[in-house]
Parts: sequence; structure tokens; C-alpha cells
Amino acid sequence: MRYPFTSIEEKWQRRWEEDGLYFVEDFDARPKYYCLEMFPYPSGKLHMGHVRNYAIGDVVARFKTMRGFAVLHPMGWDAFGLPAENAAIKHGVHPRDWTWANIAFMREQLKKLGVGYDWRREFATCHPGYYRWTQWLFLRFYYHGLAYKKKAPVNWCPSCATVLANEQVVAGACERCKTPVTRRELAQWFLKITDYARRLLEDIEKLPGWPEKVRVMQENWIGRSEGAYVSFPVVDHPAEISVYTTRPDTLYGVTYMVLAPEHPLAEELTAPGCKEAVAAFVNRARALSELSRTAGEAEKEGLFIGAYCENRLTGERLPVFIANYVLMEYGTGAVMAVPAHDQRDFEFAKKYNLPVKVVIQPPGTELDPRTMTEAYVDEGVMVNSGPFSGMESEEGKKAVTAYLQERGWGGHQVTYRLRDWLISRQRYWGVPIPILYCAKCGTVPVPEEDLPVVLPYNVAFKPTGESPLKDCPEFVNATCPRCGGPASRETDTMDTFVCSSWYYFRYTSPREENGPWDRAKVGRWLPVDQYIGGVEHAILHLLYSRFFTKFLCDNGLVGYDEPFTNLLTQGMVLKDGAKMSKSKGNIVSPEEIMSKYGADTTRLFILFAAPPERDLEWSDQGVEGCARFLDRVWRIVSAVLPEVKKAAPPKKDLVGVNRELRRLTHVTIKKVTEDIERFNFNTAISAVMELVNGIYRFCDRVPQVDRDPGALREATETVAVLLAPFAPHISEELWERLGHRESIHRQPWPEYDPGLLVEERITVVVQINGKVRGRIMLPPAATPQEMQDEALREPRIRQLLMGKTMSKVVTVPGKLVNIVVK
RNA sequence: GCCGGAGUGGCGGAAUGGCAGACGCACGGGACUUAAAAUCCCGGGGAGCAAGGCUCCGUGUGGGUUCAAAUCCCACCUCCGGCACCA
Repeated sequence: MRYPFTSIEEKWQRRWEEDGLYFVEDFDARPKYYCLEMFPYPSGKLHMGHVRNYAIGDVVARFKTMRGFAVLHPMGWDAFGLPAENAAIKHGVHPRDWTWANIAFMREQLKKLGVGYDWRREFATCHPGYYRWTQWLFLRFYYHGLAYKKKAPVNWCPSCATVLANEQVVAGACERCKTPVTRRELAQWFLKITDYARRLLEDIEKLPGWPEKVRVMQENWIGRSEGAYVSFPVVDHPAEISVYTTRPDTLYGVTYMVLAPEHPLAEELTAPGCKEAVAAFVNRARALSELSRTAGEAEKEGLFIGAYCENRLTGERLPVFIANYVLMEYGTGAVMAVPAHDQRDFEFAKKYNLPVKVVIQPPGTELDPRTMTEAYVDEGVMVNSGPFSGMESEEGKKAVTAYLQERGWGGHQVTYRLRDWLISRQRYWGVPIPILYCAKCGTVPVPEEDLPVVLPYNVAFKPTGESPLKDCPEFVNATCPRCGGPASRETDTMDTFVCSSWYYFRYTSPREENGPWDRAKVGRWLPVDQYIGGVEHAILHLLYSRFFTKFLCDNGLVGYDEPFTNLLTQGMVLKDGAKMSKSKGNIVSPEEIMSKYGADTTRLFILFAAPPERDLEWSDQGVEGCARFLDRVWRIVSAVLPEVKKAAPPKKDLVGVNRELRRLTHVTIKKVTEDIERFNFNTAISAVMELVNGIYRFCDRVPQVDRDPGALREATETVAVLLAPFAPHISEELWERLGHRESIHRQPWPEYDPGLLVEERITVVVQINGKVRGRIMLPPAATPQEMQDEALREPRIRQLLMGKTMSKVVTVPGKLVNIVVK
């Protein structure tokens, strides 16, 4: 028989809401704790990944509340984005109506899950009251020169009909729809995140509370490298080609130069006879998708453009090529090719029969260009390098760089892989970029007092590759705030990651009208003490948010330069070993599970089945087991209720089974407390299960006259309290039935009594040569000598030691005795 | 290729130098029942034997350190994730 979860859950959800149980005031005497889960995109319904995310967050929030913290635990909606617009195109629903309907539905689902949010703080990023401040922040970036428009080759997703940020391109394809990305030359808005590359990298050290995995991913993404820039004068032309290299020690081994096809000098330097071929090559390379140009096995292709430049160190003339393997976006868009010591250059040189010149000799062997099958890319001793010959690579790098610097031919340089963040999107359902274009005044920012630039409701949704706002005259046509003349509005909207880069500040003062947030409230709550979400945001959202926070800190808008002190990245929810997805048809819907088993069982299973960081394999039988456990709790509490309801506190001097029950209770409190602190929810729950099993055994074996009702009451109430963060409804109901008036979620977390943890007698293992050969019972305080003596008195041990020589005895107090014999 | 993480019963997982397999699932036995379900209690790593208690083997593989290794060190294998022509 199943306990009546439906009525219990409804009853308490209603009661909690009426009582405002989860409201938290901004200022009270308790220490603060900000617990935040990544807010969802309102796609329609919650999926199991959401359930996992919010169940984990709720355990943390409830636990910290019971431990005496003022816990800020809010929820909101990352509500702009493409799916809304795609739904509009497909089903003829307006993105706004679609989004708000989804929000209403998902809010109810979260409430049914029993998550304890302060719903007064809810907001959606698509509300003008919120995006007004997104625009305001954009203008702060703009005024500091960190928001700029430039024409550049950008990633274009033909299916989404919009441009994408670098971070949104995964293996050359759109991270949303997996369509291969193409390149387009477009004028687009960027945020200058590269200005913060150094600090974003260095400050990763300030994040010991983040998973190593995420920190490494960010480090790799930012991609710092140290080297030199070197300029090469072009022969018979005033221009110089500047390159970036991490191996200035190989400068004497350069045998040719390569420009990216998009390089500004490529066309200019092309000899008259080569014009046509070069133009054709450049066009071909430009049209190629990022995928085919960069993914693995793409054959290196290039073309001599008929120009030469000079290596100032050797005086050699070097032919200039354009080639598909050089990227315009990195370094200077040009490289010096050293085939002997760079694998890419080596492959290119072999294909086009270019000379290979060895300038680094590895220790022990001698390289011969004629017999080399691959480049030697490691360090060694410089050879054929003029005055630098004989130097070690490491020393040579410094010496060559210094030499270049003295002569003005180059110098030391640090380069990052990180590129500026492209935030323009040619889509309707996003924050309008608050910029005007005036024929007289040029680019003019919308004055702050005119914000928000409101997204018009009546537009036509066609995926044309241009923003639907372009066809909306009442939006486009505006007046220039500088000269009063006619102006047109920017019609691109912002990447939704802009909206989510600052939402965690807004929860502190969600209706603030005088600024994006109330400074004092942000000071009270930030930084986020515990952030919880999927690892898929390891780079995108988390890097952008760090960038925003640093910028805001520099401008005195917040007092911290890192937003998230501790980060927990949860694993995926799998079914049959694969991520749940529509296409695989292996989706388990939270609605179905919750109506069949209730929210408490659903939460309990998802927390019990695996530790939070690890992937979780869904198991219907596992859910069944958790339901059974809660039934078991329900039954035992109901059964002992008459016995314990009026019981006095447990007597101090209990012995035997009653004391044993108290010991188990306190051991469990200790274990559950420590496990929750370490996010080991699965073992915390198993400890509660053991306590419940212990109560059952106690009731099964100890006649009622011999039971101490106080000890039994303590055990029973402890089960309810320890379960409260995991299964908030059933524990609240049991708490009430046990005679309490105040919510269980307002109770202080129980303390264990260390004096009750000790056993009267413990089992000590006796080993001979590390193998268990016997067990002895001893008081826990037995000294090593007593342990050893007792072990040696054991008949079986004596028998096994017969005729052997004891060479050593190792004792671990409270644990074991190991006798080493020869 | 580089960087991370993981590998333990039939399954999810526990143990971070000290009794491997907690807890749960599945399975088996018992009690209750006319019976079944539910429930409650008990039992389950493998192999061997002179079998009811003992021996041996056992945490991906092979070596090492240690009185003692799932745990620490070295080499390798497999799976998962991230990055990947970044000069």
C-alpha cells in the first residue's frame, strides 16, 4: 500500500505558499547563503535534467536554512531565444505568448516538485523590466569601448539563419541544431572579452571551489601562448608581413611564408600574373565551411602569390603563399613556415616541394632533411643559426626575441586563443541592441532615459536571414537623439547569453527601477555561494558571466570580480546508457513519474541513484525502491506514533538495545550531516535507510515493555528531520503527526552527541601477514598492548602461530591487529 | 594527437592506506494468507574441499612500494567528455 502522497503534497504546497515559508528578507541577523541553480529556458516542460538540477539545489538550500543561514534561493526564466521564434514560424504562435505560456506551465511543475523558492523574486529575461537593464549594461560596455561593431568573417548557421559566437560552434557545427556552420562577411556587434583574457585566465586560480574539469576547460578555451612577433619586409614593396610564432628559436629555419586567404595583404601583394588564380583560391576558401576547413583530415592547400619577403636574420628571400591551414583569426593571420620543426609546415613543404632546413638538433641524434618523415617539434640545440648556434631552444627563444627587439624587427608577445564575443543575432526574439544609425551623426547609442527599446509585438516571422525587425517600420524609424533628424534602429538583437550573464545579480532586487540592482542588496547576497548546473555551460555561460562580473567590478557596480564561489556540475540523466532525447525515444517524463509516485519519491530516487557530478542511469525499478522506502518510513512512524507521541526525552543512562538505538540515531546524524556538506546525497540517503532499518529491527526484536519511548521518539523524529531536505512533503506531514506545530523546514538541523557514538564493545580484526584470521571483541578504548595481548590469547590465532616466529605486530586502535610472522 | 574523468558482484553504487561489495535494485529462502499480491524476517562475489567451516582467488591489465593497496607509484588497455591545422 502506498502512502497518500498526492493529498500530502498538495496540502503542504498550499500551506507553504500561504505561509510564505520560503520567503527570505534581504537583511537579517543570520549569515547569508546564496544558493543558485542555472535558470531554465522555458522550452515547454521540465525534463529530468531540470528535476535533477533543482532537486540538488533544493537539498542544499533547505539544509543551509536548517543550519541557520539566511538562504537566497530564487528562480527565473532565460526566456529569449530561438525555439520561441521557431515555434512561431512552425505553429503560428507569437514567441511572446508561447514563452509566457511555457513559463506558466513550468512554474507549476516546479511548485509540484516542492522546490522551496522565494517566488516573489521571479523574473523573465524577456520582460521589458529586465531587458531594459540588459540594454543599459550594453551601453556601459559601449561607453567603455568594449562593445563595438566590425565587419568580419563570422560563423553563420544556415538552419538557424543567424550568426553564432565562437563558443556556440562545436566541431564546426551549430551547437543547437548541428548544422555545419558556414562563413559570412558581416558587420556585427562584439563585446571585447579579449581585453579580459589575462584576468579571466589568471583568476581561475581564485576558484578552488570549481571542479578541476571546468577550470581546465576554461584555461584551454582562453588558450594563452607565449612567443614573439616578427616582421618580414616584402621585397620590392613597402609593406611588411608580421607573424606570430612560439618558436623564435627556429627563425633561421624559415623557408617560406604563408598568409591566411582573408589576409588584407594577400590581394595587394599578388603579382599581376597570379591575380586570377589567387582570387579563385580565396573565393573557394572563403565559401568553405569552418568544418571542412578545420576538421582534422582536410588536405593542406596553398598557392604561391608571386611575392617574396626577406628574412632579416639570414638575408634569405622567402616565397609568400596563401594557404587554407592558416587562420585569419589567430595571431596576425600570417605565419613563418619552418618545415623542419612544425608538422603542418612539414606536410605543406613536402606537398609543394619546398626546402626543409634543420635548425634544431635533438639530443643524441642528427636530423637529416632528406630522411625526415615528420617534423621535429621538440626542443634541442640550435644549429645553422648564425650567432645563436649552440644555444638550447629555451635560451635561444629569449636571445632571438631580445635581438629582434633591439633592432625593432619584433618582440615578445603573449597571444590568446580567445576571440571577441559576437553578440548580434539576426532574429526577433531577443533584446534589441540599443543603437541608432543617423545619416548625420553616425552610430548613436540610445540615451539611457529612453530605455527600454521595446520589442514590437506585431512582426512577421520568416526565417530569411535578416531580422524580422527590419520589416517593421514603426520599430526601425526613429529620431536621432543628437540632431533630431531621422535615424534607423539597429535591428539585430543580442545573443541570449548576454541576458544570462547578469541575472544572478537581479534576484537580489528583481523590481528595482533605478538601476539594474540595488547595490546594498547585491552587497548582502553576492557572490553566489553555491552554483549548480550542467557542465555544458562550462565555457559559454560561465565564462561570459565571469567577464561581466569583472567588468562590473571595474566600474564599481559590484564589489566582487568572481560571481560564483563554488560550482557543482551535475551529470546527465541517461536511459539505457544514452542521454534522453526525442530522437532516441528514451525520454522519461517527470510529469508521469511524479503523478505515479509523487514528488518526494522522484526527488529521492534522482538523488539516491548516483552522486550529483556523475551521470545517472534512470531505472524504473530504482524509483519503485525509493517509493517502497518512503512507504516503509510512513508505516513505521504510523506504527510507533501512539507509543512515542507523548514520550519524554530519552533517559541519559540507557543501556543495551535502547542505548544501541540512540547510538545509531546519532551516528546517522553525523553521517548525513557530513555527507550533505560534501554533496554525497546518495550515501546520506542510504544512512537514513539504515536508521529506518534499525528502527524496524528494534521494534521487531525488543518487546514494548523494554523499549525506552524517548529513544524511539528521538530515532523517529530524526528520520523525519534528516529526510526533510530530500523529501520535504512526507517529512513535513510526519512531523506534524508527531505533534509539532512549526514547520519541519524551520527546525534547526540536529546535532549529534559525541558521547553517544561510542560502542560498548567493538570488533577488532586479527590478521596474520595481512590476512584476516580472527575477530576479537574489545572495549573501544583498549590500548595497543591490550589489543595485542587479547589477540594472542585467541585460541585460533595461537594455533596458527604455532612454530612461527613473530617478527612484528602492528596495531591500529579500534580497528585491527596485524601479526607479521616468518 | 593533447587535456580531463572513469573502470569494483547480475545491475545502480559504497569504501581514498586497515574486515572489499554499505544502501538500493534484481534474485533465493522463511513467516503471514485458502491462495496470490503487499508486508515483515533472513540469505546472496567466485572457486575448491577431507563441505556447515576452512583454504585459495577476486576492485580493467602487468609490475612496484607497504605489516597492510580498490585506495599510493610506474607502464599499459578500454570507455566517456572537452579541445583539436591556434603557428
